[in-house]
Amino acid sequence: MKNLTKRQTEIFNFIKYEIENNGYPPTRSEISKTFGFKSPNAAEDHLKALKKKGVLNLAAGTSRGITLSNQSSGIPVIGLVSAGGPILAEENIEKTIPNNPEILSHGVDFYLKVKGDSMVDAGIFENDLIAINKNIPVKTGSIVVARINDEVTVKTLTKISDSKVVLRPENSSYSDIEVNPKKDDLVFEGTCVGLLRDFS
Amino acid sequence: MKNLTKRQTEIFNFIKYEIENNGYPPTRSEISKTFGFKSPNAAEDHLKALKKKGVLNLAAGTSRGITLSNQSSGIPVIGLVSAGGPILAEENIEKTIPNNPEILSHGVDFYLKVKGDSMVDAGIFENDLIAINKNIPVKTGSIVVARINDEVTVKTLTKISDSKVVLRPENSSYSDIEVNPKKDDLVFEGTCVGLLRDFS
DNA sequence: ATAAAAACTTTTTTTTTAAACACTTTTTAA
DNA sequence: TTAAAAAGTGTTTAAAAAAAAAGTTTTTAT
Repeated sequence: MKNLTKRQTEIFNFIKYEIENNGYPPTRSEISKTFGFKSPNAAEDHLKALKKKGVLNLAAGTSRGITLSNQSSGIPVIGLVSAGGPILAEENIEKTIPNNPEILSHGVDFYLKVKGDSMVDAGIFENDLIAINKNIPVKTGSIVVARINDEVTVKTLTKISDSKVVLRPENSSYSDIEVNPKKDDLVFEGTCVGLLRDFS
Repeated sequence: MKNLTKRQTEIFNFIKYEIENNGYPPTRSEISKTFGFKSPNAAEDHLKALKKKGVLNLAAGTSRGITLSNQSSGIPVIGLVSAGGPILAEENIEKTIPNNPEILSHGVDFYLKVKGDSMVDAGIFENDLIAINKNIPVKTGSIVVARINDEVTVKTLTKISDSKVVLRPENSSYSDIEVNPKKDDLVFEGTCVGLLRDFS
């Protein structure tokens, strides 16, 4: 997905919003009306630009024939996280799955595919997808996604202070992880707000 | 939701399919074309009937302005199952959640809200929603929803024969349930194909 | 037995919508 | 610096789509 301009992002988000809330995409004039364009051709041009950038498709000769491309319409699923860059970097995205606002009570920024068995006592198994919200402030008792010296891990946060952070695996075979944020590089990537499992 | 006729159900399912697959609802002529109607007014009449029965809404003067009503667009979530009638009876439906074809690899007919802790070792906790497919033939090793003498239970099926069915709780505190299908009333309501958990 | 509902056909009209052409101004990148 | 991209205005046209009016035939309930 190429970079959208600020205006293009606004228009794209409006289209997405309309599809999710109305159940069908807007017309050129509805877009124009919303953004105050005096001509529906402004919307037409934007749609062409958005199509060119690959974030949506236009069905020719079809009213409201706007469809969001896969990459755009869903929530990314993160598999293995490569060292270095941000967790949501393109190369970490395994696939995307459709946005489903009503399943979970909190917003979901991404799904993380669980590796290992360190959280089985919390009912989180290998290959489960855990739904992560990036913006909820982490707090003790929450299951969080943390990155310690560039390694991503899912644990229960049991203590947090300036000099000491304790992350607890929910599996008696493992011990607590103690981190000193002053010495180690600790980043909280988000809070776990849900879980999806596919019995395939 | 009033009862739809056979034809109305066909039309309704087509509309639902189109929305899920195209991203926007069909027009009157697209419906007519699909069903071989020689006139778009046949579709118009059907839409009016479906609206009257409350399964969809029509935005006046709006192309493709068909929206499915809440009850119709989602997958039912079953809470407590009242004795007697079928599991999908109206009174058992707690709410509906949007259909999300890509999350789970198998089709989902309904979600069942889990009661109790008999399946914790399989990572199925109280209040989890398990996704059930009614049509997959039950087989040993699968987690199934069974109804024994009108009581609904979720267990792993470990043995199945004409005279003996064994259902195993995934929790060492519980013992296997042995049922003789010739003596007891045993119905398999479906196979568990997925799980949703909301950390709220 | 009979009225209402269901399931269409045929036709017409108006409105909505996509989409093209011609043009201006401002940003952005090479 | 200069060409392309971005972000519009303004106008037109053809096609797509909603929606009504008027009718036929077959089911389905009462």
